[in-house]
Amino acid sequence: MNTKLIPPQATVKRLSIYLRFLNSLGKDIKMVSSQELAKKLALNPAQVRKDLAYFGDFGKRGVGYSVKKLKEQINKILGLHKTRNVGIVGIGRLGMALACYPGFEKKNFKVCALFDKVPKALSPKIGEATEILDITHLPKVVKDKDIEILILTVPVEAIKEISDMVMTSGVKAVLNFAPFKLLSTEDVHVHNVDLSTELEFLSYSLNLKDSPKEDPAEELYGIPTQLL
Amino acid sequence: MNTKLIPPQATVKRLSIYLRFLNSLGKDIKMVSSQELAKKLALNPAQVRKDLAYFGDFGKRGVGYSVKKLKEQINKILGLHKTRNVGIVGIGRLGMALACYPGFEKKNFKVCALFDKVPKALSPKIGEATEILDITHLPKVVKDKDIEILILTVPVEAIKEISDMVMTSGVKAVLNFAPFKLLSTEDVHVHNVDLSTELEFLSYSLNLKDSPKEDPAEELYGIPTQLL
DNA sequence: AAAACTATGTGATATTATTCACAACAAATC
DNA sequence: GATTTGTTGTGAATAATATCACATAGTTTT
Repeated sequence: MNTKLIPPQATVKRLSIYLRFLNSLGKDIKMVSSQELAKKLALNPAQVRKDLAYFGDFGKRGVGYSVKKLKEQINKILGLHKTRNVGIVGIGRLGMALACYPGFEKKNFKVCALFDKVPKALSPKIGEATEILDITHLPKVVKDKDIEILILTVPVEAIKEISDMVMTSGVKAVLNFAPFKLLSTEDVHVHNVDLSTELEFLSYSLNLKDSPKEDPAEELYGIPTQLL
Repeated sequence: MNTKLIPPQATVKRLSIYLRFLNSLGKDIKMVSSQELAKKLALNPAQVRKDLAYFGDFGKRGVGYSVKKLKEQINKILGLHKTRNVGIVGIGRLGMALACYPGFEKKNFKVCALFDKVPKALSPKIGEATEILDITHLPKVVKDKDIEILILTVPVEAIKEISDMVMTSGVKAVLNFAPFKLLSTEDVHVHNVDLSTELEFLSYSLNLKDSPKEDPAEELYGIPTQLL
């Protein structure tokens, strides 16, 4: 087994993609090859094999990988067999959309508290949460309900005042959707998702196609036409 | 100037982060150094300089970068000076949240059509859209309204039937939020954002921390305890 | 049971991305 | 105007990641 190296971050993210693909397969499909996985996910077959080999010899030569076994293994590697308690901070449209997202429950993420500046009762309840709690209660609730992950969907103006409370609350991980790069600390692992950044990347790609070097000014920027 | 190399994808994504940071600075801050940018964004100063140098010599030695000039340049590089027409497909909670997201307008992304299985009038209008259009009208509307980017926020069950229509509609780029890896083609550049994957990556990190490192060798191997 | 096929696991190699280290330059101070 | 301080831009070194290529092993066919 290939245990001499620690798995790259990129590998871990792909595991999640593999799992999703495996879950989408019909029940009659028992085996899958690196070839197939690679083709459906626009990856290199060797990369798929290497990714999986970081965690064990899951495949059978000449045959492929057992779908059932692979799903189990990836679930285990990603820690999806354990339930994680999740809180959501900032219940605007996006926060509410995430709170109601059925995919979380399926993956063992339990939404068990919602926080906002404006508290409010909820009926019906969302996940385990029967009300939107005042944000000042966050530190206590995180401890009481054993919340490991907080999802931040507050407006960017609020992030500064809220981030202190969040980072010192005892939570272990934060998924931040506010358009502000929140930094990880020793104790809290932060992952930032920026919706604008994603669109801006697309805009860059479009911009490349738009200007096929007609404009000499554009040349200055060394914009690569071949990138996409 | 460093125009001999094409800028890495990673560089382009960071430009967006730089821009966001620059926009958050007070009006009185005229200059900024790679040191400062790096510190606030948890990056290496050399990386910041190199990223910027791919596109031109924007800085002044001994001084730093002009905030105003840098903002202008990044806006131009990312193509944010041009307005892009955007359509959103699947107006559930997430689709609606994105449709109403004020950040898009600020970056020159104009939401000009919403599509769903269930059409509906809208008042007040959202962006440029006065109604939710029946999804069957998508190909025509994309052409008529000159939509360059489609954002997909349909449920995963619908993605297969909808993706064909989307990919052949003449749109140039797609931002897909459905938990399914949609592949780019020659004509359409697809970017996938998966909310579950983000959470699952955090789960993996928590899982590593959970397993106490009894054996010092474990630290080297980076393998979750339960797999050994 | 040998040959032909198929698919994994992985060492070697190639590619991409990051960081170091320093020359080149700008401004401030003596 | 020489010296000190600060900061960029970039070649070189390093690190991370991806791909190639093939030995190894399971399966099927003859």
